[in-house]
Amino acid sequence: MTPPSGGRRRSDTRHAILLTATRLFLVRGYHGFSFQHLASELDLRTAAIHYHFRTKADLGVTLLRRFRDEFDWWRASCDQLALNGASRLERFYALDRSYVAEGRVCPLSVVGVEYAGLPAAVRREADALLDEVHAYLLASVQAGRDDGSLTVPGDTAAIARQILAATQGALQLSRVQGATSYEDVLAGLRSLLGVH
Amino acid sequence: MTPPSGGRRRSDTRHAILLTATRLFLVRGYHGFSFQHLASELDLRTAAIHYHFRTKADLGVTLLRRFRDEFDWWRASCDQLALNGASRLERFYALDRSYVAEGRVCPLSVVGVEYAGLPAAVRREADALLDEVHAYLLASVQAGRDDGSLTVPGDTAAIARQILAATQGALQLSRVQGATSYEDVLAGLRSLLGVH
DNA sequence: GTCTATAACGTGATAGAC
DNA sequence: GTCTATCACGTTATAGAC
Repeated sequence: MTPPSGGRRRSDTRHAILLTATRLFLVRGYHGFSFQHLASELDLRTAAIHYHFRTKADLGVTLLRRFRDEFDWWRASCDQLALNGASRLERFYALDRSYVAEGRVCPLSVVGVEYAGLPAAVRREADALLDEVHAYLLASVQAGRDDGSLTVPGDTAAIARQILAATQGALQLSRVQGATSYEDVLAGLRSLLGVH
Repeated sequence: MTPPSGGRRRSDTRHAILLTATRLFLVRGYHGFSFQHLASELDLRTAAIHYHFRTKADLGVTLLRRFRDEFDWWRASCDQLALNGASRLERFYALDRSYVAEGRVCPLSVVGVEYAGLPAAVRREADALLDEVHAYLLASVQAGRDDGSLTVPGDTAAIARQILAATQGALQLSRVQGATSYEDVLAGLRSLLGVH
């Protein structure tokens, strides 16, 4: 689930900051956590964090870039399996579901809500992540049609958006309503896609 | 679209604060706006806002209660029309779509993302709003089955959640990807529901 | 290279003037 | 009843010690 941390990491403190920041970002949003929250959890001074990340926007950019790297790694390992379209989607749901289990929302949800208030650099990273996820779904729908595992009519890009919207919305709901609501949404989605 | 403001309003300033706060809340999230943002937009001192709303949490509660009142009013006026189930859903989409047009997300989305970081009183209001919206959708799906305007199998509550998840996710996406993505999602939803 | 002390600023809140 | 002056604190950021 987590990508290999390519060789020795830059710094343990930096890594610890990123781990905690990731969690707080997904649970409380970008504006919902501060350097002070990080510092107190990690038993550091806030200024120590500024050494590793010049500004909070820098930290935000790094967080999103990591999500993107993780997704790239996940997608690559997924491509190697040579799955059919429907299975590719199921793997995506499983990835999403891992957020549910931890009471988080997916980074794209956070960004979707806070978008207008985010630093421009953070927004740009978010856009890039969204593009990548969309591309994965698009390729999966296309593949599913070609290999016959999906029998849904209509524009491929539109269908990819439907999948993304449904899973994003489901993640949000599940946070307030509990994990079963996520599965309910998936059931509807599978039916829509004509999964065999 | 906006409910009648039942008689003379308490105070113009108070009303102006609520209008601006509503917009900022929907565009930037609860933690994404401050009394200072409000004050500078309205040419007030921040303390003036504290007169009308004792704390920020109070303001948040009032905001959500107003969303709920608005929704109640909307639902009542909707009930009077004696629409069939499918039309009731279409009206709901139209309500949602009005958010898209203004680059907002629905209050439920905001809450979904920031949930853990919100003051408890605000969370309670959010839960109540979610319950009401869910109840409306549930009744609509039930009605649609009875009157034959919807032909979707499965548990009614699960279907209501699917609708909510899809529309919530669509709102979010549309903010980053543009308004057409919202319509794409609706198309899929109608197909899933077997709208006649 | 890493972190501490400290500053500068933004934020929510109070007391009191009008 | 309404708002201004001011406060205490939290938040981000800098300069400099080790």
